Amino acid sequence: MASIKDVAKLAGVAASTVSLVLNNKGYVSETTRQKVRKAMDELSYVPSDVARNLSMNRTNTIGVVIPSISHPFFGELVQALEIELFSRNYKVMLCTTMAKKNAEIEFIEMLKRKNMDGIIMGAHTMDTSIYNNLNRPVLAFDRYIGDDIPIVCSDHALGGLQAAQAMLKHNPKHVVQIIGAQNVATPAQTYHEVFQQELANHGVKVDNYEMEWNAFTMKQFDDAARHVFELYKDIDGIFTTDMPALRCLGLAASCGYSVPETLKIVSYDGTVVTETGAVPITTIRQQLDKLAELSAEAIVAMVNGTEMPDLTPVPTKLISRKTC
Amino acid sequence: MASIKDVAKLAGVAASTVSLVLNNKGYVSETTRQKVRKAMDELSYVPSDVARNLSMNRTNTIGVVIPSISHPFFGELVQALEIELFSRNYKVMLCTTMAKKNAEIEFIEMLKRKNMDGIIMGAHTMDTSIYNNLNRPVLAFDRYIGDDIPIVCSDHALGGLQAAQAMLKHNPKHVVQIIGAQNVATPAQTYHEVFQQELANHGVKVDNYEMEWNAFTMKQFDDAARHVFELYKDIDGIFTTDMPALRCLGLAASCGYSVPETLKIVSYDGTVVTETGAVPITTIRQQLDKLAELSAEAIVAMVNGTEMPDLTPVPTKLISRKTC
DNA sequence: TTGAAAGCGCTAACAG
DNA sequence: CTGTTAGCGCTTTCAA
Repeated sequence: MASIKDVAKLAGVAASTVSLVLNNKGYVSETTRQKVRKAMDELSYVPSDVARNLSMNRTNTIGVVIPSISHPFFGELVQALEIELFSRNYKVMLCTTMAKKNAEIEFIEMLKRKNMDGIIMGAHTMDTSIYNNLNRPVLAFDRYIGDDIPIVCSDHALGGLQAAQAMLKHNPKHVVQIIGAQNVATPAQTYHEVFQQELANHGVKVDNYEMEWNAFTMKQFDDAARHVFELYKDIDGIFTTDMPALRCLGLAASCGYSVPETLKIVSYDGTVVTETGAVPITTIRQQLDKLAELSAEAIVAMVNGTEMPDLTPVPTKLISRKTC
Repeated sequence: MASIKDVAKLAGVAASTVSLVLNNKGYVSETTRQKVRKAMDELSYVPSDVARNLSMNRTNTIGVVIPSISHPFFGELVQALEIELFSRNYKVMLCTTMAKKNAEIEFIEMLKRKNMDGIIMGAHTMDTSIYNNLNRPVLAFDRYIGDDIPIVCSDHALGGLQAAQAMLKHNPKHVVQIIGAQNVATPAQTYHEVFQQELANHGVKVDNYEMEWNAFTMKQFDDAARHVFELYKDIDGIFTTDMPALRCLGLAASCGYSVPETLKIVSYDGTVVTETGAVPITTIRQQLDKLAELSAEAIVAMVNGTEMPDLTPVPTKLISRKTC
């Protein structure tokens, strides 16, 4: 691996000059520029980012913290984020917290060790205090982490309303929401609150079934769906996120329901799994592409100290399909 | 951010000594060790990996190249890989190639710039020559990249056979396979070949429908499914990967088929999307956890020059569900 | 058992 | 316009 010195020597100039042409900085005469370029070619020189990072105290790397990348929602999110950040000249370093103990704390340390420029925090967090004396920009993705930590999220109030309206069209009597653990503070709770309120306003009975914390496995979704069907015999509507919705749909027939005739299902998130499958699901879609773009813009602005984009919640969209 | 010098100064020792206790190397008296530890605590010192990397010419980072992280197969793969590598003290740097032009070449350069220790290549590759004079260990995930590049993959011959046997139980007359573009060399082609051969041996007519290169979007799966139903009116069986299988299932009813009565579907891969949904799909499951573990072991061995694990293809598993 | 010093490959003043 | 010099924070001989 040729270094900048090798290039300098071959071109007959100083290393600093090579650095200048490398970064298109300062004034370099066309002739030396040519010489340097040629030397680079001949040595097939590739500059070392790690040396550069050390010297500049900057890595152009953003840590992205999520519970699990195999969950469709986060898969689609990270896919979009990676593209948005890549186009802004940032790399993402993934950190998956679900299957690790102390993942949060370990990751905070890693953030410092690796000298990442910033972090996008999309994992469930119980103890948010660790983010306070962290010396780097933190962007919260759909979480409340601290008072002065900016948040990117969907307009969940709208989402809840859209779901309620879709449901109300069919005059349900008793609907249940399968919701995440209530001890983690996330803007996403809003949609369930709004949904419940709106249905209550129309005299519809609503029950909430609470899943455990960090529920992201098939088994957990499956259990939730089964319990709901056991607990509430007379329901005619279910509102929950994509994966448990899918399980409810799968189990409905064997539990004596037919969708959408006697049971309406609307899901929240609208990932790709809702549109594949035998029965496509009516869903409230979060615009992950927009959310990702906004997140990328925001974190880059925070890193560079430039002006922040408008962080108004991104509208959700009702997508009517076969289940409601 | 306190540096090693700060710690050294506070502890009243030399930086090199701090380095020794940091890495549990050499002989350091218990008393100085204590002093150093204390100083670290007081300064809440976090060592810089980038300095360390520069000095050691090693980053403990593996590049993972895949077409798209939002595709369930790769989502599950990367999830498992990240965990396996993390437990071996490696970080993964994701590179998603599908939505970028020249992604492969750019990534190779990045690999060098970032000085990654090795790469796991799971993306479709047309030009494999770029990997030849790459000075770092490369592990191919389910691809043929070069003669001397080790491959981790499933036992696709077994997979094809299992699929064929599942299908043959129902005495099909005419089945179609939806397959990937044939101009990329992957071990995965084997299962379609074996499947076809096995069915042919039993006098079953098999047609192949070829998707375009790098087909990973819903629209592409949808198109494929529609075309198949248009092109072949008399089919009673479909064999393809999870996502197109899901689309076929979704479209079947409106095309006059009922699954599994008049149309059998078996999918390949067995990602989570096959078990969610209204009708769970009979599938040939690739054991992604084993594949990931093997990959992690192998790439780490390559990086360290230690003995390679046995790279025998990993058995697939037939999972019988509702579609065949 | 510890410290001094050189070096990893780059950037950033600053002087000429 | 270009070269010299001094770091960035760590590891690693080599002496002492």
